[in-house]
Amino acid sequence: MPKARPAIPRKTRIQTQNEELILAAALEVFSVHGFRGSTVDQIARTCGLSKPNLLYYFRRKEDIYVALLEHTLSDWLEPLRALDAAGDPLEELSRYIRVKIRLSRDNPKASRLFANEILHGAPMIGKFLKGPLKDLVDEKAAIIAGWIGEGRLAALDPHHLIFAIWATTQHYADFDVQVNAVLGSPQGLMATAENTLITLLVDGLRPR
Amino acid sequence: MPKARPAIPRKTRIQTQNEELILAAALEVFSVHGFRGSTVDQIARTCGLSKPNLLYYFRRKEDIYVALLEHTLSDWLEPLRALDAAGDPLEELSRYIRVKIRLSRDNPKASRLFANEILHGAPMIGKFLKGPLKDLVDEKAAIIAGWIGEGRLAALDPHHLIFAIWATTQHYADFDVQVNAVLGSPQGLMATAENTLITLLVDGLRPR
DNA sequence: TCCGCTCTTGACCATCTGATCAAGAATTAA
DNA sequence: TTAATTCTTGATCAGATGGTCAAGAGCGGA
Repeated sequence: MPKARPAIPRKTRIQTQNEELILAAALEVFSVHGFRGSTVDQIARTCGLSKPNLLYYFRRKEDIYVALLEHTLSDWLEPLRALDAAGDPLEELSRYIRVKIRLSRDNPKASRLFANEILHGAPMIGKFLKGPLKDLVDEKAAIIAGWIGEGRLAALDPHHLIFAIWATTQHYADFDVQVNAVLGSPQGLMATAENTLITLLVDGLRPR
Repeated sequence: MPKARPAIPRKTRIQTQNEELILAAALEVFSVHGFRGSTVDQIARTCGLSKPNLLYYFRRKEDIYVALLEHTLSDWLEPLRALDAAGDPLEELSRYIRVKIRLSRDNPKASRLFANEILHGAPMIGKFLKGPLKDLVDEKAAIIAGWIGEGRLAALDPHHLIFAIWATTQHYADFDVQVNAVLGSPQGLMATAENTLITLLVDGLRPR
């Protein structure tokens, strides 16, 4: 009886290990220089592999980039997914803002990676934006609209409210350099930012 | 008497004309692909000049980029400069938000140009951010702090308030692709965005 | 018209960069 | 141990790209 070759070949220990190494290095490089501004050699050096060796795992530069985007996309949406129709509107949204701003603080590189991709017209994840992302946002916007209908939230366009939350929170990761330049020193930056945003947005959200 | 050669040579008609042509094309190209992602040839083709001819006016690619940034920077700050301590706080800030969002709508390319530059660490305009920009923001933050001290505005960190305004308004230019993907169709987009932001932010700003 | 200066361009160069390949080293399963 | 498979790399290539140069075309003042 011939040995059954698995249709989907199992990954070697070395394979998974090196792929992780490469993706970590790629995040480091792509988040700073963007797709076009990064070189395969740069990524290879960052993770200590030779260029041909790196290209053994990902045949094209673009493959690394796409894999990296897919690898981080779902984490990025998790907080919004958690928005619960059964919860208290202001508490749910406060929590969302808080989680979002902390995600930006703890993982600014992923934020900048997406910012770069979208700023350049989302050539790789355009379909994702129009599909899964739009679906999720529409779903959560409906929840918010429901809250507004019940008079538990100020009457605001739900989609634009979500944009406002995205914009304000990600600003601290994406435009980090500008924020630090203007503030002079980054001391206690994120705590103040968080409080200011919660106060500003949540007070703007109270029903009246 | 020898003819006095002007220390600063006057610009030829052709010179000014072509420089404008080049800067317009450069904005077109740089705002989409960023500095590294754009090629001199692309810019040259966009404005109908040959590559060497373009490089006759700007010797290096970087020179075009810097000239373009300087050319648009001051326009970009004008609305903030107009914030008037003598005016009514809520009206002044409403006006600022409105002007800012319209600027993003009417000149998204400039917005994306800056976004790109800052996202990549502001290698060219770092000094500008720490100098003139910081000075202006500090000055206007002081005005806002004054208003808060008089109890005419909610108690918010002025700097972070300004960041929130920047973030929300520029979002529509910088992440244009994502906004359109999520909304489906861009009809009446900006009007709704403007109303939502004014309502959200200004209500969050009311003193209590 | 004439002359000097500005403007324009085809040809060219050096470098960078994504990608390939063949051949050898390391690993794994039997 | 052995043989098959996976992994690694030096050498190399083709195309893209920023930038140069010399020579000619065009323009404007006298």
